[in-house]
Amino acid sequence: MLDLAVLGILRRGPRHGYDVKRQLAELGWLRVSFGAVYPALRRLERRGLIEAMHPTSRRKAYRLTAAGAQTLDAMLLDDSDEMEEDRRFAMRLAFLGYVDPERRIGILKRRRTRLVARLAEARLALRRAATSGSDAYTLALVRHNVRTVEADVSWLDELITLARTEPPVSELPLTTVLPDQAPT
Amino acid sequence: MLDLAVLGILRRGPRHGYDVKRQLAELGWLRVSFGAVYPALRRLERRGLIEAMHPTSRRKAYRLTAAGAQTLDAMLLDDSDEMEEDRRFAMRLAFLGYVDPERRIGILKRRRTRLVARLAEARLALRRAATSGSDAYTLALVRHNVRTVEADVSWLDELITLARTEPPVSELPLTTVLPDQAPT
DNA sequence: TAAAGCATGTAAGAGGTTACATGATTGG
DNA sequence: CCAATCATGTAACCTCTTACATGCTTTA
Repeated sequence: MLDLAVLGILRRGPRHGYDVKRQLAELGWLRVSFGAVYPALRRLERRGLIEAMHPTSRRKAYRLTAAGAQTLDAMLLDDSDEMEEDRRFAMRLAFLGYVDPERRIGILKRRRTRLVARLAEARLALRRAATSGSDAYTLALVRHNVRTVEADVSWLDELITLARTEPPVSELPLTTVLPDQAPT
Repeated sequence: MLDLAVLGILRRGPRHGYDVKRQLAELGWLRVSFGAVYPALRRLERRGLIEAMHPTSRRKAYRLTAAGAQTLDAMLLDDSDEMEEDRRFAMRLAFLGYVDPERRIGILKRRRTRLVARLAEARLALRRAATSGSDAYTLALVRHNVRTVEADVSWLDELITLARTEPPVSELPLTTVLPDQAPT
């Protein structure tokens, strides 16, 4: 998941590690520690998905390679999440602008299907908790769970109609000119 | 977090590992694998927080010890979550009925304070995203984040008024008779 | 009597955190 | 010039997953 996040951030332009972590935190997507960020950058570099640029000052900026951009595309299309479903989807949504416009609705719809399934589970859990005489707090928790998933589904419906009407977001050029200097 | 969940489930009565995992999943609290559950049980047993009962058939049921009940109490009162805040709070809320009624409101209020702080962060992130011209999907994500936290805060307010009015939930006897047989 | 589900367990590894070490740069 | 912040990195550890091994019990 960190890998996806890093590739997504670097898709917008070169960044150094400290900056990647900060941007992730500022947008409230992922609060990772440096002990995760720096190893991730080295890992991605070894796999050839990103490359280090001539260090300006002491900062070591990385930029996405062509292979990295391809891998990012594949990651954005890959729905087969089981673990951390919600956070992973949030990640993918944040970078959905980089996905081929034709495929965006498909991603959103598959997410909707999964949420609807979870809604059924949550409602089942609610019925079970209600009949088996759970205490007020357990009940409140399960009920809130149902409401949250319901809200998520209708939000997704908004997103789907938005994806249908909205013209594709203008994309940054990737293979053309990327500044060799990291932005301050 | 698994430890808290296991102790909380066992607080209701003896269970064997397979059953603990199932109950956690049925309530939609925590989807852990057996590879986590069984080691957790052995760990808790070594620490003297739970004890194995004479195995009925092939099932190895565990029951909470007095030390375990004490530790559970301490865990329920411990607010100092940094990691996995939401899931941990959901856990604590599910077992809030086992907490001294006087202290329940305190727990809920501290949670509220934290949520309000997060709401401020989320709104800041939204302003940043709106002014810096992020694409529609990033914006939708951040906006949804704000709405979700808002909904959580008002839900907490409901819970707080509920905790004020509600008479304390009847608690299961712990130190008295616990059946030596695990329920089927 | 075979398949499906129940039940317990282990080993390897993924993917993080915390704590630590180190040092440059900037602002008051 | 001192503190705060910027910046990179490593090592030990934690918690959980996946994959595997093993065998009992119920049901069609």
